[in-house]
Amino acid sequence: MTFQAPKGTFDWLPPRSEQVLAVREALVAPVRLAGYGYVETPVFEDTQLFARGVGESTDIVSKEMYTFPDKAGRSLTLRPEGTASVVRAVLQHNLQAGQLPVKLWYSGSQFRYENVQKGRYRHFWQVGAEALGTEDPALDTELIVLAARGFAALGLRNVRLLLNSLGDKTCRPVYRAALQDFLRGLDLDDDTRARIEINPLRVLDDKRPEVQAQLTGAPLIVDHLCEGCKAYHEEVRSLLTASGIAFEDDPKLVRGLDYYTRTTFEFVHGGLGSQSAIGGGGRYDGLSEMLGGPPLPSVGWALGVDRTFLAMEAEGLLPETAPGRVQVYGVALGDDARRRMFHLVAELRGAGVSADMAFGGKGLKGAMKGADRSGARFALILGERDLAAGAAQVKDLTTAEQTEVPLAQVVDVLKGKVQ
RNA sequence: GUGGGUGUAGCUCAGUUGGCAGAGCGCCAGGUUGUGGUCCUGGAUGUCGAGGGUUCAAGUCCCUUCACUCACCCCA
Repeated sequence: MTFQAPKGTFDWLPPRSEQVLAVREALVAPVRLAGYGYVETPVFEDTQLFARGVGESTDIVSKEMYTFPDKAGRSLTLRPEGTASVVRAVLQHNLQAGQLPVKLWYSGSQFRYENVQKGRYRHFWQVGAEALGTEDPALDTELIVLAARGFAALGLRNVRLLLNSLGDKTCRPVYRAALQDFLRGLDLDDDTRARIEINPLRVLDDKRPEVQAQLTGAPLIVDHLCEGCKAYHEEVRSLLTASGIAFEDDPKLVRGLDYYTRTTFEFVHGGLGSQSAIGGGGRYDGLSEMLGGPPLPSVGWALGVDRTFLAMEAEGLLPETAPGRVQVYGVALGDDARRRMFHLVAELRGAGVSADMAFGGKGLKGAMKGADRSGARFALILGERDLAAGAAQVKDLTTAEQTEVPLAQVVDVLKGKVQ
């Protein structure tokens, strides 16, 4: 072994790779049903997009970005999240000039230079959905319902939904000041004291018991919401309830990105080691302006594909046995038969029947082993004797029953059998 | 950045007070010169993570180092 995947990255191999593909598709399906359109943005962007969009004070920007200069000296960064890119694309192409909201979904790799542990890798995958340009609690709720539907479709039962409101530009600063006053009076380490000045809400998220113990009397945002935010939040809550989506109010739910306002939520699961979130999102009414655009109140989420996969593994939802790779497997004996088989297999594929064959000049026994391991229901056997007779043997590998079929009918017969 | 754990066959792992490098699964071949999955027989696969030291002798003891992994911090 001379090379291995870089630290914090890993390969998806069959059959898990097929399963994770299915996970991704299941998470995305509800969004597509709701009229969200697919957007694909570059894997790297101008570093400043993330610095301004995600926020200079966040850990993501201050120490977790994969930043590099290109040959012309531009500073580029591998995307650490998807929302900033989507907003950039919307603004660049003036999509907000059309009908609102602009509904988009995406799926792809994200990168953060973090210390590695279970459920946290330097290369990870998210699917995301964003609804831009409209302020409507029904839109926040729609997105939450769609995410919940995706998790439910995968069979996940132990997903919890945490919900909070972070207020807006009217009430958030007032609360922030009140919280800072409270936190400054606590006995905290230097790093945490520094965080009070930069991003005080994050302190609420501290997991250490000695910190949490001191936070019991902390002022909570729910008690400081302005009338507008309070009404908005209540509407989201009642729509969620009416939709039959269970959630827990979590007044200390804060997320790692600066741009969130009002509705914030997180889907958590216990099967990820010390990580917990399998998805999350919220409203980001000020992000467009932070990026130099017009006011564009928006809401969105991102769901962790690899984390969802871990959650499914923890719940025992991944099948033990791999599904068959193909339906028919060709076994040929002799050079002439091999050439004929090569074309028969191509014809089968052309007819919509998945097919593979033994390559590499294996003997009959080895080729039949290949047929067995492929998971194929039928082996298509062609030897010199069969070729001379203008026929092939079709063997049902589940019953060992074998019948002779004229070569001209092989494709039709197999097509009929696999349906 | 900090701490714990683990590195032996493709995979999962044994390996005793230092004394011939092992098992199961997988892989290959044969039993069956045209038939898989079960069964039987045989076979191949190793820088014991790397480097150094102690010793007649090191997978085993000592030092250094690297990787992986889990956790802290932090985060989806």
